[in-house]
Amino acid sequence: MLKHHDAIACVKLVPIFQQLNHDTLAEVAKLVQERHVKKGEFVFMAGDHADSLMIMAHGQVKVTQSTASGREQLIRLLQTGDFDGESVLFEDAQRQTSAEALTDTQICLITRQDFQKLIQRSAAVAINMLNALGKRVSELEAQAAATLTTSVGERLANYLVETSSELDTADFDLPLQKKDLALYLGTSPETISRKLKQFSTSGLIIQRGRNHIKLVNIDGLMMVNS
Amino acid sequence: MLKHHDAIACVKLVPIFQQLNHDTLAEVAKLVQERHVKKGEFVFMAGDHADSLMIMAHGQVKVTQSTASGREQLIRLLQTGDFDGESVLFEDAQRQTSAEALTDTQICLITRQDFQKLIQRSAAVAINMLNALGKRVSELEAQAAATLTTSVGERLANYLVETSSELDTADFDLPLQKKDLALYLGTSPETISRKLKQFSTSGLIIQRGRNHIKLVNIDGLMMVNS
DNA sequence: CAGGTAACTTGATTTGCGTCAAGTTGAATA
DNA sequence: TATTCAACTTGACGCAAATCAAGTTACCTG
Repeated sequence: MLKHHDAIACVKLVPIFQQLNHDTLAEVAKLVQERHVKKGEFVFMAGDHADSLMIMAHGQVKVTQSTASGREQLIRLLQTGDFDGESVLFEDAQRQTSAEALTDTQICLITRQDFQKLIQRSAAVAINMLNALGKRVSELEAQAAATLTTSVGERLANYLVETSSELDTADFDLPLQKKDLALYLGTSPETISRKLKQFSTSGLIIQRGRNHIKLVNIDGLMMVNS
Repeated sequence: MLKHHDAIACVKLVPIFQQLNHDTLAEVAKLVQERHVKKGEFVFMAGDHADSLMIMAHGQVKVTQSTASGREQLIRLLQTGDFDGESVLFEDAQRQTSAEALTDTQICLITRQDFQKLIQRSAAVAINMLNALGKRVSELEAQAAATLTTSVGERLANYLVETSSELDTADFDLPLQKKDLALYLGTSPETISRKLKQFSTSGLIIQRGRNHIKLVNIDGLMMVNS
Protein backbone atom coordinates (compact mmCIF):
# COMPACT_ATOMS: atom_id res chain seq x y z
CA MET A 1 0.00 0.00 0.00
CA LEU A 2 1.13 3.51 -0.76
CA LYS A 3 2.00 5.94 1.91
CA HIS A 4 -0.05 8.73 0.49
CA HIS A 5 1.65 11.73 2.02
CA ASP A 6 4.94 10.49 0.61
CA ALA A 7 3.41 10.41 -2.82
CA ILE A 8 2.28 14.00 -2.44
CA ALA A 9 5.69 15.06 -1.19
CA CYS A 10 7.29 13.42 -4.18
CA VAL A 11 4.89 15.01 -6.61
CA LYS A 12 5.46 18.43 -5.14
CA LEU A 13 9.17 18.15 -5.75
CA VAL A 14 8.81 18.11 -9.46
CA PRO A 15 8.61 21.20 -11.62
CA ILE A 16 5.95 19.74 -13.84
CA PHE A 17 3.45 19.57 -11.01
CA GLN A 18 4.14 23.00 -9.65
CA GLN A 19 1.41 25.56 -9.26
CA LEU A 20 -1.46 23.14 -9.52
CA ASN A 21 -4.56 23.55 -7.42
CA HIS A 22 -5.00 21.20 -4.52
CA ASP A 23 -7.52 18.92 -6.18
CA THR A 24 -5.40 18.31 -9.23
CA LEU A 25 -2.41 17.65 -7.04
CA ALA A 26 -4.30 15.06 -5.04
CA GLU A 27 -5.41 13.45 -8.27
CA VAL A 28 -1.84 13.28 -9.49
CA ALA A 29 -0.68 11.79 -6.20
CA LYS A 30 -3.18 8.98 -6.56
CA LEU A 31 -1.59 7.96 -9.85
CA VAL A 32 1.91 7.81 -8.45
CA GLN A 33 3.59 4.55 -7.67
CA GLU A 34 6.65 4.56 -5.44
CA ARG A 35 9.62 2.30 -5.84
CA HIS A 36 12.89 1.81 -4.01
CA VAL A 37 16.06 0.93 -5.84
CA LYS A 38 19.18 -0.06 -4.00
CA LYS A 39 22.64 1.17 -4.86
CA GLY A 40 23.98 -0.73 -7.81
CA GLU A 41 20.62 -1.95 -9.04
CA PHE A 42 19.12 -0.89 -12.34
CA VAL A 43 16.04 1.28 -12.48
CA PHE A 44 15.53 0.25 -16.06
CA MET A 45 17.65 -1.18 -18.85
CA ALA A 46 17.99 -0.67 -22.58
CA GLY A 47 15.36 -2.70 -24.37
CA ASP A 48 12.81 -2.40 -21.59
CA HIS A 49 9.43 -1.18 -22.64
CA ALA A 50 9.23 2.48 -21.71
CA ASP A 51 5.80 3.01 -20.27
CA SER A 52 6.27 5.31 -17.34
CA LEU A 53 7.31 8.77 -16.37
CA MET A 54 10.01 8.55 -13.74
CA ILE A 55 10.52 11.15 -11.03
CA MET A 56 13.50 11.15 -8.68
CA ALA A 57 12.25 11.47 -5.13
CA HIS A 58 15.63 10.88 -3.56
CA GLY A 59 19.05 9.65 -4.61
CA GLN A 60 21.27 9.66 -7.67
CA VAL A 61 20.94 7.69 -10.87
CA LYS A 62 23.22 7.51 -13.88
CA VAL A 63 21.69 7.12 -17.31
CA THR A 64 23.89 5.53 -19.96
CA GLN A 65 23.59 4.69 -23.62
CA SER A 66 25.59 2.23 -25.64
CA THR A 67 26.85 3.77 -28.85
CA ALA A 68 27.03 2.02 -32.20
CA SER A 69 30.72 1.44 -31.69
CA GLY A 70 30.00 -0.54 -28.54
CA ARG A 71 31.16 2.14 -26.16
CA GLU A 72 29.13 3.15 -23.19
CA GLN A 73 28.20 6.78 -22.92
CA LEU A 74 26.87 8.51 -19.83
CA ILE A 75 23.96 10.66 -20.90
CA ARG A 76 23.00 12.33 -17.68
CA LEU A 77 23.01 12.13 -13.95
CA LEU A 78 19.62 12.35 -12.32
CA GLN A 79 19.41 14.15 -9.00
CA THR A 80 16.53 14.55 -6.59
CA GLY A 81 13.71 16.36 -8.38
CA ASP A 82 14.86 15.49 -11.89
CA PHE A 83 12.64 13.38 -14.03
CA ASP A 84 13.00 11.23 -17.07
CA GLY A 85 10.36 12.55 -19.35
CA GLU A 86 10.93 11.84 -23.00
CA SER A 87 10.25 8.16 -22.75
CA VAL A 88 6.73 8.56 -21.56
CA LEU A 89 5.80 10.48 -24.65
CA PHE A 90 6.34 7.95 -27.38
CA GLU A 91 4.06 5.02 -27.98
CA ASP A 92 5.59 1.59 -28.13
CA ALA A 93 9.08 2.85 -27.56
CA GLN A 94 11.86 0.75 -26.17
CA ARG A 95 14.31 2.33 -23.83
CA GLN A 96 17.49 3.36 -25.55
CA THR A 97 19.21 3.89 -22.26
CA SER A 98 19.94 2.09 -19.01
CA ALA A 99 19.68 3.67 -15.58
CA GLU A 100 21.70 2.51 -12.61
CA ALA A 101 21.28 3.73 -9.05
CA LEU A 102 24.49 5.18 -7.64
CA THR A 103 23.02 5.51 -4.18
CA ASP A 104 19.93 4.04 -2.57
CA THR A 105 17.20 5.75 -4.47
CA GLN A 106 13.51 6.37 -4.31
CA ILE A 107 11.52 7.06 -7.42
CA CYS A 108 7.94 7.83 -8.31
CA LEU A 109 6.33 6.38 -11.39
CA ILE A 110 3.32 7.38 -13.42
CA THR A 111 2.22 5.19 -16.29
CA ARG A 112 1.94 6.64 -19.74
CA GLN A 113 -1.80 6.03 -19.85
CA ASP A 114 -2.36 7.89 -16.63
CA PHE A 115 -0.07 10.68 -17.68
CA GLN A 116 -1.75 11.18 -21.02
CA LYS A 117 -5.14 11.31 -19.34
CA LEU A 118 -3.68 13.84 -16.98
CA ILE A 119 -2.52 16.05 -19.81
CA GLN A 120 -5.90 15.94 -21.47
CA ARG A 121 -7.59 16.84 -18.21
CA SER A 122 -5.22 19.57 -17.10
CA ALA A 123 -3.72 22.06 -19.51
CA ALA A 124 -1.54 23.35 -16.70
CA VAL A 125 0.30 20.04 -16.48
CA ALA A 126 0.77 19.98 -20.23
CA ILE A 127 2.21 23.46 -20.23
CA ASN A 128 4.50 22.69 -17.30
CA MET A 129 5.70 19.62 -19.12
CA LEU A 130 6.34 21.65 -22.25
CA ASN A 131 8.32 24.12 -20.20
CA ALA A 132 10.40 21.41 -18.62
CA LEU A 133 11.19 19.81 -21.94
CA GLY A 134 11.91 23.15 -23.50
CA LYS A 135 14.36 23.88 -20.75
CA ARG A 136 16.01 20.54 -21.23
CA VAL A 137 16.39 21.24 -24.94
CA SER A 138 18.03 24.55 -24.15
CA GLU A 139 20.40 22.88 -21.71
CA LEU A 140 21.33 20.21 -24.19
CA GLU A 141 21.98 22.79 -26.88
CA ALA A 142 24.21 24.72 -24.53
CA GLN A 143 25.97 21.54 -23.54
CA ALA A 144 26.50 20.52 -27.13
CA ALA A 145 28.01 23.91 -27.87
CA ALA A 146 30.29 23.63 -24.84
CA THR A 147 31.43 20.15 -25.75
CA LEU A 148 32.49 21.26 -29.17
CA THR A 149 34.32 24.39 -28.14
CA THR A 150 35.94 23.77 -24.80
CA SER A 151 38.73 21.62 -23.41
CA VAL A 152 38.36 18.71 -21.06
CA GLY A 153 39.68 20.80 -18.18
CA GLU A 154 37.07 23.47 -18.67
CA ARG A 155 34.27 20.99 -19.00
CA LEU A 156 35.35 19.19 -15.85
CA ALA A 157 35.56 22.41 -13.85
CA ASN A 158 32.19 23.56 -15.15
CA TYR A 159 30.60 20.26 -14.38
CA LEU A 160 31.86 20.26 -10.81
CA VAL A 161 30.73 23.81 -10.23
CA GLU A 162 27.31 23.27 -11.74
CA THR A 163 26.66 20.00 -10.00
CA SER A 164 27.78 21.34 -6.66
CA SER A 165 25.47 24.32 -6.95
CA GLU A 166 22.55 22.01 -7.63
CA LEU A 167 23.30 20.02 -4.54
CA ASP A 168 23.78 21.11 -0.97
CA THR A 169 27.01 23.01 -1.33
CA ALA A 170 28.16 22.52 2.25
CA ASP A 171 28.87 18.88 1.78
CA PHE A 172 29.71 18.23 -1.82
CA ASP A 173 30.57 14.62 -2.31
CA LEU A 174 29.98 13.12 -5.69
CA PRO A 175 29.48 9.35 -5.58
CA LEU A 176 30.98 8.91 -9.00
CA GLN A 177 33.75 6.74 -10.25
CA LYS A 178 36.33 8.43 -12.42
CA LYS A 179 35.23 6.03 -15.10
CA ASP A 180 31.69 7.39 -15.13
CA LEU A 181 32.78 10.98 -14.97
CA ALA A 182 35.13 10.31 -17.85
CA LEU A 183 32.33 8.79 -19.85
CA TYR A 184 30.10 11.74 -19.19
CA LEU A 185 32.69 14.29 -20.20
CA GLY A 186 33.81 12.29 -23.20
CA THR A 187 37.28 11.63 -21.92
CA SER A 188 39.27 8.92 -20.17
CA PRO A 189 39.70 8.12 -16.46
CA GLU A 190 43.40 8.86 -16.77
CA THR A 191 42.77 12.35 -18.02
CA ILE A 192 40.25 13.02 -15.25
CA SER A 193 42.82 11.92 -12.73
CA ARG A 194 45.45 14.21 -14.21
CA LYS A 195 43.15 17.21 -14.41
CA LEU A 196 41.95 16.82 -10.84
CA LYS A 197 45.51 16.61 -9.67
CA GLN A 198 46.26 19.73 -11.64
CA PHE A 199 43.34 21.51 -9.96
CA SER A 200 44.45 20.60 -6.50
CA THR A 201 48.11 21.48 -7.03
CA SER A 202 47.03 24.88 -8.29
CA GLY A 203 45.38 25.63 -4.97
CA LEU A 204 41.89 24.24 -5.39
CA ILE A 205 41.18 21.85 -2.61
CA ILE A 206 39.86 18.62 -3.95
CA GLN A 207 39.94 15.37 -2.10
CA ARG A 208 40.04 12.37 -4.30
CA GLY A 209 39.05 8.92 -3.18
CA ARG A 210 37.74 5.66 -4.38
CA ASN A 211 34.29 6.34 -5.94
CA HIS A 212 34.18 9.83 -4.54
CA ILE A 213 35.21 13.35 -5.30
CA LYS A 214 35.03 15.86 -2.51
CA LEU A 215 35.20 19.53 -3.30
CA VAL A 216 36.15 21.99 -0.64
CA ASN A 217 37.10 25.19 -2.38
CA ILE A 218 34.54 25.52 -5.10
CA ASP A 219 34.87 29.19 -5.82
CA GLY A 220 38.41 28.81 -7.04
CA LEU A 221 37.29 26.39 -9.66
CA MET A 222 35.10 28.92 -11.35
CA MET A 223 38.14 30.74 -12.64
CA VAL A 224 39.77 27.71 -14.14
CA ASN A 225 39.96 28.05 -17.85
CA SER A 226 42.26 25.34 -18.94
CA MET B 1 -3.59 40.25 -46.13
CA LEU B 2 -2.85 36.57 -45.75
CA LYS B 3 -3.17 34.15 -48.53
CA HIS B 4 -5.15 31.65 -46.56
CA HIS B 5 -4.46 28.48 -48.51
CA ASP B 6 -0.74 29.13 -48.08
CA ALA B 7 -1.17 29.32 -44.35
CA ILE B 8 -2.95 25.98 -44.35
CA ALA B 9 -0.27 24.43 -46.53
CA CYS B 10 2.37 25.71 -44.13
CA VAL B 11 0.57 24.45 -41.10
CA LYS B 12 0.12 21.01 -42.61
CA LEU B 13 3.85 20.69 -43.09
CA VAL B 14 4.59 20.66 -39.44
CA PRO B 15 4.52 17.56 -37.25
CA ILE B 16 2.90 19.37 -34.37
CA PHE B 17 -0.27 20.04 -36.38
CA GLN B 18 -0.55 16.58 -37.82
CA GLN B 19 -3.69 14.50 -37.37
CA LEU B 20 -5.89 17.35 -36.34
CA ASN B 21 -9.49 17.52 -37.45
CA HIS B 22 -10.36 19.99 -40.14
CA ASP B 23 -11.90 22.58 -37.87
CA THR B 24 -8.92 22.76 -35.55
CA LEU B 25 -6.62 23.00 -38.52
CA ALA B 26 -8.58 25.90 -39.93
CA GLU B 27 -8.43 27.57 -36.56
CA VAL B 28 -4.67 27.14 -36.43
CA ALA B 29 -4.29 28.50 -39.92
CA LYS B 30 -6.09 31.68 -38.89
CA LEU B 31 -3.48 32.33 -36.24
CA VAL B 32 -0.58 31.96 -38.58
CA GLN B 33 1.33 34.93 -39.85
CA GLU B 34 3.57 34.51 -42.87
CA ARG B 35 6.86 36.24 -43.38
CA HIS B 36 9.50 36.27 -46.08
CA VAL B 37 13.17 36.57 -45.29
CA LYS B 38 15.73 37.12 -47.98
CA LYS B 39 19.04 35.33 -48.15
CA GLY B 40 21.48 36.87 -45.72
CA GLU B 41 18.86 38.58 -43.60
CA PHE B 42 18.24 37.66 -40.00
CA VAL B 43 15.02 36.02 -38.92
CA PHE B 44 15.76 36.99 -35.36
CA MET B 45 18.81 37.97 -33.33
CA ALA B 46 20.13 37.28 -29.87
CA GLY B 47 18.48 39.64 -27.42
CA ASP B 48 15.23 39.86 -29.34
CA HIS B 49 12.13 39.17 -27.34
CA ALA B 50 11.07 35.63 -28.13
CA ASP B 51 7.34 35.72 -28.48
CA SER B 52 6.54 33.45 -31.40
CA LEU B 53 6.68 29.89 -32.54
CA MET B 54 8.51 29.76 -35.85
CA ILE B 55 7.77 27.20 -38.53
CA MET B 56 9.91 26.80 -41.64
CA ALA B 57 7.65 26.80 -44.68
CA HIS B 58 10.46 26.93 -47.18
CA GLY B 59 14.19 27.56 -47.18
CA GLN B 60 17.17 27.08 -44.91
CA VAL B 61 18.13 28.97 -41.79
CA LYS B 62 21.18 28.67 -39.59
CA VAL B 63 20.80 29.19 -35.87
CA THR B 64 23.91 30.29 -34.01
CA GLN B 65 24.85 31.05 -30.45
CA SER B 66 27.76 33.04 -29.13
CA THR B 67 29.63 31.14 -26.44
CA ALA B 68 31.11 32.67 -23.33
CA SER B 69 34.55 32.61 -24.92
CA GLY B 70 33.28 34.81 -27.72
CA ARG B 71 33.21 32.11 -30.33
CA GLU B 72 30.21 31.60 -32.51
CA GLN B 73 28.63 28.19 -32.41
CA LEU B 74 26.20 26.83 -34.96
CA ILE B 75 23.40 25.19 -33.03
CA ARG B 76 21.28 23.80 -35.82
CA LEU B 77 20.21 24.15 -39.38
CA LEU B 78 16.51 24.53 -39.93
CA GLN B 79 15.07 22.90 -43.03
CA THR B 80 11.58 23.04 -44.48
CA GLY B 81 9.16 21.64 -41.92
CA ASP B 82 11.40 22.20 -38.91
CA PHE B 83 10.29 24.56 -36.23
CA ASP B 84 11.86 26.54 -33.49
CA GLY B 85 9.81 25.59 -30.52
CA GLU B 86 11.52 26.08 -27.20
CA SER B 87 11.43 29.81 -27.33
CA VAL B 88 7.69 30.05 -27.43
CA LEU B 89 7.38 28.18 -24.18
CA PHE B 90 9.09 30.50 -21.78
CA GLU B 91 7.61 33.72 -20.58
CA ASP B 92 9.65 36.87 -20.94
CA ALA B 93 12.56 35.09 -22.48
CA GLN B 94 15.13 36.75 -24.63
CA ARG B 95 16.54 34.87 -27.56
CA GLN B 96 19.86 33.29 -26.81
CA THR B 97 20.44 32.59 -30.46
CA SER B 98 20.48 34.35 -33.81
CA ALA B 99 18.96 32.96 -36.98
CA GLU B 100 20.20 33.89 -40.43
CA ALA B 101 18.55 32.87 -43.69
CA LEU B 102 20.93 30.98 -45.98
CA THR B 103 18.47 31.02 -48.84
CA ASP B 104 15.33 33.00 -49.50
CA THR B 105 13.04 31.68 -46.85
CA GLN B 106 9.42 31.67 -45.92
CA ILE B 107 8.33 31.20 -42.35
CA CYS B 108 5.09 30.98 -40.45
CA LEU B 109 4.70 32.58 -37.06
CA ILE B 110 2.28 31.99 -34.23
CA THR B 111 2.42 34.24 -31.21
CA ARG B 112 2.92 32.76 -27.79
CA GLN B 113 -0.47 33.96 -26.62
CA ASP B 114 -2.24 32.31 -29.51
CA PHE B 115 -0.22 29.16 -29.12
CA GLN B 116 -0.94 28.84 -25.43
CA LYS B 117 -4.64 29.30 -26.07
CA LEU B 118 -4.36 26.64 -28.71
CA ILE B 119 -2.80 24.20 -26.28
CA GLN B 120 -5.49 24.80 -23.74
CA ARG B 121 -8.16 24.28 -26.35
CA SER B 122 -6.70 21.26 -28.04
CA ALA B 123 -5.00 18.48 -26.11
CA ALA B 124 -3.97 16.93 -29.43
CA VAL B 125 -1.75 19.91 -30.24
CA ALA B 126 -0.22 19.78 -26.77
CA ILE B 127 0.57 16.11 -27.11
CA ASN B 128 2.02 16.58 -30.59
CA MET B 129 4.17 19.36 -29.27
CA LEU B 130 5.35 17.16 -26.40
CA ASN B 131 6.21 14.45 -28.85
CA ALA B 132 8.14 16.82 -31.05
CA LEU B 133 10.13 18.19 -28.13
CA GLY B 134 10.71 14.71 -26.76
CA LYS B 135 12.08 13.67 -30.11
CA ARG B 136 14.36 16.66 -30.20
CA VAL B 137 15.67 15.80 -26.75
CA SER B 138 16.41 12.27 -27.90
CA GLU B 139 18.19 13.58 -30.98
CA LEU B 140 20.27 15.96 -28.94
CA GLU B 141 21.23 13.25 -26.50
CA ALA B 142 22.27 11.00 -29.36
CA GLN B 143 24.20 13.85 -30.92
CA ALA B 144 25.95 14.64 -27.68
CA ALA B 145 27.01 11.02 -27.36
CA ALA B 146 28.23 10.97 -30.96
CA THR B 147 30.20 14.17 -30.57
CA LEU B 148 32.10 12.76 -27.66
CA THR B 149 32.90 9.39 -29.15
CA THR B 150 33.45 9.80 -32.88
CA SER B 151 36.01 11.46 -35.12
CA VAL B 152 35.50 14.54 -37.22
CA GLY B 153 35.44 12.42 -40.37
CA GLU B 154 32.62 10.28 -39.09
CA ARG B 155 30.61 13.22 -37.89
CA LEU B 156 31.00 15.00 -41.20
CA ALA B 157 29.96 11.93 -43.18
CA ASN B 158 27.00 11.33 -40.91
CA TYR B 159 25.93 14.91 -41.13
CA LEU B 160 26.01 14.92 -44.91
CA VAL B 161 24.10 11.66 -45.14
CA GLU B 162 21.46 12.73 -42.64
CA THR B 163 20.96 16.14 -44.11
CA SER B 164 20.73 14.82 -47.64
CA SER B 165 18.13 12.27 -46.62
CA GLU B 166 16.03 15.01 -45.09
CA LEU B 167 16.16 17.01 -48.27
CA ASP B 168 15.29 16.10 -51.79
CA THR B 169 18.05 13.65 -52.49
CA ALA B 170 18.14 14.22 -56.21
CA ASP B 171 19.59 17.65 -55.91
CA PHE B 172 21.65 17.88 -52.78
CA ASP B 173 23.28 21.24 -52.56
CA LEU B 174 24.11 22.60 -49.17
CA PRO B 175 24.36 26.38 -49.10
CA LEU B 176 26.88 26.35 -46.32
CA GLN B 177 30.25 27.90 -45.94
CA LYS B 178 32.99 25.64 -44.71
CA LYS B 179 33.25 27.98 -41.79
CA ASP B 180 29.69 27.29 -40.68
CA LEU B 181 29.96 23.58 -41.18
CA ALA B 182 33.16 23.60 -39.19
CA LEU B 183 31.45 25.47 -36.39
CA TYR B 184 28.57 23.03 -36.37
CA LEU B 185 30.80 19.99 -36.22
CA GLY B 186 33.16 21.54 -33.73
CA THR B 187 36.15 21.62 -36.01
CA SER B 188 38.02 24.04 -38.27
CA PRO B 189 37.43 25.02 -41.89
CA GLU B 190 40.83 23.57 -42.79
CA THR B 191 39.90 20.18 -41.45
CA ILE B 192 36.57 20.21 -43.28
CA SER B 193 38.40 21.01 -46.47
CA ARG B 194 40.83 18.16 -45.97
CA LYS B 195 38.19 15.62 -45.05
CA LEU B 196 36.04 16.49 -48.03
CA LYS B 197 39.03 16.14 -50.30
CA GLN B 198 39.73 12.80 -48.69
CA PHE B 199 36.15 11.71 -49.37
CA SER B 200 36.31 12.67 -53.00
CA THR B 201 39.68 11.10 -53.65
CA SER B 202 38.41 7.86 -52.16
CA GLY B 203 35.72 7.63 -54.80
CA LEU B 204 32.88 9.60 -53.31
CA ILE B 205 31.78 12.24 -55.69
CA ILE B 206 31.62 15.58 -54.00
CA GLN B 207 31.76 18.91 -55.72
CA ARG B 208 33.13 21.67 -53.62
CA GLY B 209 32.60 25.29 -54.32
CA ARG B 210 32.37 28.65 -52.73
CA ASN B 211 29.52 28.50 -50.18
CA HIS B 212 28.29 25.20 -51.53
CA ILE B 213 28.77 21.49 -51.14
CA LYS B 214 27.23 19.29 -53.77
CA LEU B 215 26.90 15.61 -53.09
CA VAL B 216 26.48 13.20 -55.95
CA ASN B 217 27.29 9.74 -54.65
CA ILE B 218 25.69 9.67 -51.24
CA ASP B 219 25.51 5.94 -50.72
CA GLY B 220 29.25 5.61 -50.66
CA LEU B 221 29.48 8.00 -47.76
CA MET B 222 27.46 5.76 -45.53
CA MET B 223 30.34 3.34 -45.29
CA VAL B 224 32.88 5.94 -44.32
CA ASN B 225 34.07 5.32 -40.81
CA SER B 226 37.14 7.44 -40.50
C1' DC C 1 37.79 44.45 -67.30
C1' DA C 2 40.82 45.29 -63.27
C1' DG C 3 41.51 45.13 -58.54
C1' DG C 4 40.19 43.86 -54.00
C1' DT C 5 38.78 40.71 -50.79
C1' DA C 6 36.77 36.74 -48.58
C1' DA C 7 36.51 31.90 -49.09
C1' DC C 8 39.05 28.14 -49.79
C1' DT C 9 43.18 24.88 -50.28
C1' DT C 10 47.36 22.93 -48.95
C1' DG C 11 51.49 22.34 -46.22
C1' DA C 12 54.24 22.61 -41.83
C1' DT C 13 54.20 22.60 -36.98
C1' DT C 14 52.36 21.95 -32.48
C1' DT C 15 49.57 20.00 -28.89
C1' DG C 16 45.88 18.03 -26.18
C1' DC C 17 44.58 13.99 -24.97
C1' DG C 18 43.68 9.03 -25.88
C1' DT C 19 45.92 4.71 -25.23
C1' DC C 20 49.05 1.43 -23.42
C1' DA C 21 51.62 -0.09 -19.57
C1' DA C 22 53.34 -0.53 -15.00
C1' DG C 23 52.78 0.44 -10.60
C1' DT C 24 50.03 1.90 -6.03
C1' DT C 25 46.18 2.22 -3.06
C1' DG C 26 42.41 0.79 -0.45
C1' DA C 27 38.17 -1.64 0.40
C1' DA C 28 36.04 -6.12 0.80
C1' DT C 29 36.29 -10.91 1.71
C1' DA C 30 37.82 -15.00 3.82
C1' DT D 1 45.22 -10.15 9.44
C1' DA D 2 46.34 -11.73 4.84
C1' DT D 3 44.63 -11.94 0.17
C1' DT D 4 42.68 -10.20 -3.72
C1' DC D 5 40.99 -7.32 -7.06
C1' DA D 6 39.09 -3.16 -8.88
C1' DA D 7 39.81 1.69 -8.78
C1' DC D 8 43.11 4.86 -9.21
C1' DT D 9 47.75 7.20 -10.31
C1' DT D 10 51.60 8.24 -13.06
C1' DG D 11 54.63 7.98 -16.96
C1' DA D 12 55.68 7.23 -21.96
C1' DC D 13 54.23 7.39 -26.56
C1' DG D 14 51.53 8.35 -30.69
C1' DC D 15 48.03 10.35 -33.34
C1' DA D 16 44.13 13.23 -34.79
C1' DA D 17 43.25 17.55 -35.41
C1' DA D 18 44.03 22.60 -34.04
C1' DT D 19 46.83 26.28 -35.28
C1' DC D 20 49.85 28.95 -38.08
C1' DA D 21 51.22 30.35 -42.55
C1' DA D 22 51.41 30.96 -47.43
C1' DG D 23 49.45 30.63 -51.32
C1' DT D 24 45.06 29.99 -54.86
C1' DT D 25 40.59 30.79 -56.47
C1' DA D 26 36.44 33.02 -57.56
C1' DC D 27 33.12 36.42 -56.70
C1' DC D 28 31.92 41.35 -56.37
C1' DT D 29 32.33 46.23 -57.15
C1' DG D 30 33.85 50.22 -59.29
